[in-house]
Amino acid sequence: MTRDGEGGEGRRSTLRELKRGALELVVLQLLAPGEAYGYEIVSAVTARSRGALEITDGTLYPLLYRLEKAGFVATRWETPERGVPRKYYRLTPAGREELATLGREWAAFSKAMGRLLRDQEGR
Amino acid sequence: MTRDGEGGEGRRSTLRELKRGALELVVLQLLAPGEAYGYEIVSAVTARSRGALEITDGTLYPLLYRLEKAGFVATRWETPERGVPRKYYRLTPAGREELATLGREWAAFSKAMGRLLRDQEGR
DNA sequence: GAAATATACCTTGCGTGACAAGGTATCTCG
DNA sequence: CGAGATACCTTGTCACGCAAGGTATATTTC
Repeated sequence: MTRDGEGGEGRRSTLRELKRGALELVVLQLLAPGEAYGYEIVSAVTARSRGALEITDGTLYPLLYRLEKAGFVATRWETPERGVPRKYYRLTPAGREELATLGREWAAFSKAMGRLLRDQEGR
Repeated sequence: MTRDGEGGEGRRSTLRELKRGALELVVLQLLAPGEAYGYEIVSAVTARSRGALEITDGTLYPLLYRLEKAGFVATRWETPERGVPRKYYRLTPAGREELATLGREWAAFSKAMGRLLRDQEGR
């Protein structure tokens, strides 16, 4: 069994659902500096979010496929002389636009949430 | 047709998915000052989030039902002498705890996202 | 050189939840 | 009474994260 070996029954965070929408933005951001391959992205998501976001490859690959179909990322196979073939993903120009848009949307949303949570009294 | 009358085909925000997980937190927060009834909450969500979060009653009622089943809110029917009967929702002690927990989780998550988006280079 | 392990990609099935769209009941107004 | 507003509720559909499986290649171990 080459899988994680999580062991526990998986205490699901209550904000699990929230993280759905953030994932696309995070992946695009991770690809901003340059290309990366699937497994690399999986571990980068956990590392760069400092554990706030944890995914498996079963989550990532369908997402990458959607991003590719939407024209936000392009792919390239690399078969090195040593090692397993890897599929590298990189942002397209449309992908950079999407990243910028999502970044703005995230900023607005997070600001609105912060304000709402800070206010003591309603209306 | 007493419904919104949205008209357009509904330009769905790309962060639509993200808002899922936030909704429970928002509703609990809206109930913090005191009780409110369904339709009131629907419009309060849009107003208090300044449009960042928009829901319909078809979204809210199932959520309220889940919150009630989880023991986070309690309900009370009020049939006024004038007007349509309303079902009022209020936080239970467990609901207040949940609100505090979700608030902390949101803060951590939003902080992690901000940091990730701010960083220029990855690894 | 076979077996075991690691790396890497991909697919299927399930459960959850937002949303549109429909429905019901009550009240007000002309 | 008919029209519209208010308010609650339910059903069906779709998207998506995730667990759990699978495949293929490369490396290590005996």
